Amino acid sequence: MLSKSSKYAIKAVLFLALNSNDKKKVMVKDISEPINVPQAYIAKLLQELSRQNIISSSRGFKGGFYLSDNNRKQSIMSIVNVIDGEKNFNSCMLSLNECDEDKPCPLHKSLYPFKSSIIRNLESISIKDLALEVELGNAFLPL
Amino acid sequence: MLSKSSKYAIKAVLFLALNSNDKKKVMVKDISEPINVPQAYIAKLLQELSRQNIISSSRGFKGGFYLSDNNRKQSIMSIVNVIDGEKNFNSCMLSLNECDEDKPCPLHKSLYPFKSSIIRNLESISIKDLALEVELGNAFLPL
DNA sequence: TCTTAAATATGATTTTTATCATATTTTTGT
DNA sequence: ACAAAAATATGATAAAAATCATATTTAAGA
Repeated sequence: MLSKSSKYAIKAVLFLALNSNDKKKVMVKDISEPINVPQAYIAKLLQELSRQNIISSSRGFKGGFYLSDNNRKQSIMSIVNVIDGEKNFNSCMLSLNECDEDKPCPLHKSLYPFKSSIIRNLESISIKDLALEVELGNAFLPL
Repeated sequence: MLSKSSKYAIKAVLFLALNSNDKKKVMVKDISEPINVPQAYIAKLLQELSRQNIISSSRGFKGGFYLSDNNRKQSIMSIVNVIDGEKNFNSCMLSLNECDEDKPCPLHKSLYPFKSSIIRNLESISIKDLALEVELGNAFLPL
């Protein structure tokens, strides 16, 4: 479904949504620990997210990662797309290269509607939305 | 979602459902080609499925793999469980070790219902059901 | 009973994913 | 300018998943 890397990335971005802004930057070692992901590993993911403008960063003394208001508008799916690549999700449940409504694979009819809903959800939920859920205490981001 | 191995396995079992029975066994090389999976690889998967009694086999001359009537009653999920292990699916979307209705991860509320439906579907659809769909021309199993 | 054709067991190799390590560049404060 | 502290770039290593290779066991037919 989601790769480990994508999950790590989502957790990190969510952490930044909750703990950073233009004026308050957070450095990798202060992200990796609370979300429980190896520092060097999350560093690489954050660098990639930053290069793709999903998150923001500044180097040097007093530098770190943070989310701008624009960053927060991005969807969760955009994180997944950067880390796992675009069409990891859309592919057929049985990996047939031809699978659509016209010529569906055996699992298509029963499973595609649900998978499709998951995709649309990930596309429609913004980083800000998700952070809000945590702030309201409706969801949790532990360990 | 499903590993490549699980997808291969489902395709192979479905092929057996459509092309074998107690009296008509099929050997690996005649399975691997039509489903387009490397022979040595699918052989290993079929052996595991056979050991776990998801499919049937007999060795030696005139031997091969086939599905008994009982085999056909098994669910698609049982194939996945044998190949990918039991709790690959049930795990949290963000891999938090605590994630349930009481203390849901940020993605739980919006995604779990759909994921749950997929699981229940895979559990309720039998091999026989799925093969029937292909026989009726409602679904396709190409390449 | 012997030969042949099949699955089975076992393990080696390759590829992908995850993880670790480090030298370089950039920014800020002195 | 300089020193320190941060991200960045790059690549090495480790672990897991996928793929390949082969010797062994089993069953059928002559």
